[in-house]
Amino acid sequence: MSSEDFLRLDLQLCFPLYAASRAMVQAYTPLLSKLGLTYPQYLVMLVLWETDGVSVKELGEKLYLDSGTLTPLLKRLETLAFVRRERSKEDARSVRVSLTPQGRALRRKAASIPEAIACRTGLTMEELARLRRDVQRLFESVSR
Amino acid sequence: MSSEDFLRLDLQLCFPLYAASRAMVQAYTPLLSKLGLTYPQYLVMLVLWETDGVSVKELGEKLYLDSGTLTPLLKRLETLAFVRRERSKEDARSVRVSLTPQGRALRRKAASIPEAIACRTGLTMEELARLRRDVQRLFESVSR
DNA sequence: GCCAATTCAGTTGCGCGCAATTGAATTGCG
DNA sequence: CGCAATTCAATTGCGCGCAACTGAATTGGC
Repeated sequence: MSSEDFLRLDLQLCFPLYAASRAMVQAYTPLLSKLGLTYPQYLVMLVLWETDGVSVKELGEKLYLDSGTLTPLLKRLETLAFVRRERSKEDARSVRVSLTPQGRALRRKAASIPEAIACRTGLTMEELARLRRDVQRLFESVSR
Repeated sequence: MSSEDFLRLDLQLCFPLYAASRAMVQAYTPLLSKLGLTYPQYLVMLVLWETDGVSVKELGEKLYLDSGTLTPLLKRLETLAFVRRERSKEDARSVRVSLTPQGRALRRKAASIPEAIACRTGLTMEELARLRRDVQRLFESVSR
């Protein structure tokens, strides 16, 4: 097997990962569109539901996204009235993002989504947990 | 554990998948930029290196991408002189994509990439193969 | 206290992805 | 044959991702 054989599409890891990631996002899409959210917007809401009032920097660290992605996304969430954005009093470079009452209320509507998605995977909770752990390890290896 | 607990970011499968997919593409990026390619363009080249002269439809079936993504991408590959696009004689609705000599020559320059990426994952060949299979199965479950 | 270095969010530009639509070509049914 | 339904690629519009850069605010060394 020569080094060029490794160029075969069916032998690559990245391509299935890329295809699976997009397919999972597509599975979320009809559920999220009922809430008026895209998948990346949903990720931001997940963070805020856990920890309200984070800075753009902290959001970026949790989601591995930069301000070039987050700033316009957060502006859209603000237009939707799910979040507020305000310059920090202590450090005027920083912007704090916090939930509006509507943003907080959205959490209950989103509560059924994770289980619906888990079903779509056809995996048991144990298989899901193992795959998540393996993919997380891969991420950690690759992202440095 | 209530249904809202499943909204925790660290319990989701999709988010690690999404992060890992992007991190892997980022690992490819410096290697591919030497060839003048983006990752999706590289995927198209992988298909053409295996099967030259496929239609846009066939490319889409192999890569799970539609004409809205492929048409402009292929135009860019054409501008780079790696592929040619021409209406099929037999069926004028279809467009056949084929490699130019430069496109074919690029394969040798790309030959070292898969191994370099495999190293970055920190996984053995067996672990890589197993993860690829698991992710592929996930994709098949979710994408219907 | 000063000022260079750093840290923030924001902006610009570009290439995807993808839904929705268009228009041309082909197919298939009566 | 005739024409409606289908199949193609292309287009439009929008929301990411991300590299590169900007400008304002803060920090740290002296």
